Amino acid sequence: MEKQRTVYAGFDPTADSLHVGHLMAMMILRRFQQAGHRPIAVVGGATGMIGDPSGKSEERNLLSLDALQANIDGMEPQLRRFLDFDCGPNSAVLVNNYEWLGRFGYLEFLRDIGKHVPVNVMLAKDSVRGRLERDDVGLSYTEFSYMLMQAYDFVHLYERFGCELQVGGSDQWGNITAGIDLARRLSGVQLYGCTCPLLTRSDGTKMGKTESGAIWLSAERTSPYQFHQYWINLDDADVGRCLRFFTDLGQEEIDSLLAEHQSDPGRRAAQRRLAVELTRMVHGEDGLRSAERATEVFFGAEIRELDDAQLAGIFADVPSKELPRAKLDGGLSIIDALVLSGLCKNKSEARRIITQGGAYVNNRRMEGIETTLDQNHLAGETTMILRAGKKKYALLRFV
RNA sequence: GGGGGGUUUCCCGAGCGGUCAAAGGGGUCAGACUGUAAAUCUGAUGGACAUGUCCUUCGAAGGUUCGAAUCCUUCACCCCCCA
Repeated sequence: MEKQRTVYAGFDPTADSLHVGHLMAMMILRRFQQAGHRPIAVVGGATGMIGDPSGKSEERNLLSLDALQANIDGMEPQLRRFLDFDCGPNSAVLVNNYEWLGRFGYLEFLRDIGKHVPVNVMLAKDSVRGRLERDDVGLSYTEFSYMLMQAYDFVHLYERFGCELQVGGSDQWGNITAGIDLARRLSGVQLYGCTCPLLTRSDGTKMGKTESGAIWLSAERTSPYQFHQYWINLDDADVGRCLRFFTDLGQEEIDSLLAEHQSDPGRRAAQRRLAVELTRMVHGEDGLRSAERATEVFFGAEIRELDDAQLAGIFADVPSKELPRAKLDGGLSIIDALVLSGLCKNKSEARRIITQGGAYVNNRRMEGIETTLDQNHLAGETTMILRAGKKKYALLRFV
């Protein structure tokens, strides 16, 4: 593409933060921008009110206008980290489709848009067929109409910005082609679509999903440390693809990283670099630093010589419990400490953990269920760091 | 309407009067080995105090018995077959 083009991707505001599943679309827009083209990020203030049935097995709950706006407000700064909104002619553009869809009257929409879309085409879309074939869930007229709105978005963006290309995950194929068809019927122009496969991990699970939920881009939902850890722990088989898709590193650099990883997998140079690049991109230098500092402590030796303030920063994610200082005076049994901290749900479990060698105070293994804790076990002025197993931490603060 | 089968600890699933807190598998948790991985191996897996006892648990409620997850009665739910 020698001349500057305009390309768009849509983001539905279903939550107040984007997550790892949105990285692909954002990176594609970013690449286009780096190549001199103009990206448009559309947040679906209107479509989000309806709910996209694509890839969804069940009818969605409707969100209130206020909730949608709050979600959009949360997503916007995240998009800004990936796209440059102030760089001259190819500055990124952020628009909300409520601007144009919200104004439509029902009759007007039916006459101007609906008239040009054959129902048999709509029915043939995978997103619709999949839902109709199931007999345990239905598909409301509302969700059925979703694709018309997204189709019109494309037409609108073409008219207003000259946008000719829409990108998205492969689940968006039906919606994108609906837009292309609509543009052709309405004004005879040829628009284009491009989808990328939904990234799955080698174990078949969706990228960015863990047992405990999605990996979010907002620090409130997923701390920089947890975000960083997600990439550190990524399977070897997935790390190459992620480096290519999600970082700005060049092909040569990625190849050499992978070669390095190949020759010494134990160092996980590739995962570490991926974690660094992505954490910096999403959380900035400060976020990256705090994640790395926490990593050092979490996977380091015995914790000592740190003050409460440092500990509070490093263990920001870790649940903590305040206890009266007096508890320590007579000595606090390690069993009680584990239960009080919430690491163990009862004393039997605490005994088990200790007996099996999984109980740590300040990263130092505690042997024997008779152990009692006192002032000497504090890591800071008032803080004691308990750990059950490899990675499960809790703080006790004696005030 | 008639007949039969089922409901067990997080899940699946054995147990069919005492030796049952209940086999086995899965999951989960811990440990070892590792690369904060995978695979593998070991151990743990109702609770309370304590290393042995007590308390709660086998759909629900009653009953028989020295003693029941196991037998009987009623109820609830599920499945199958014949009408």
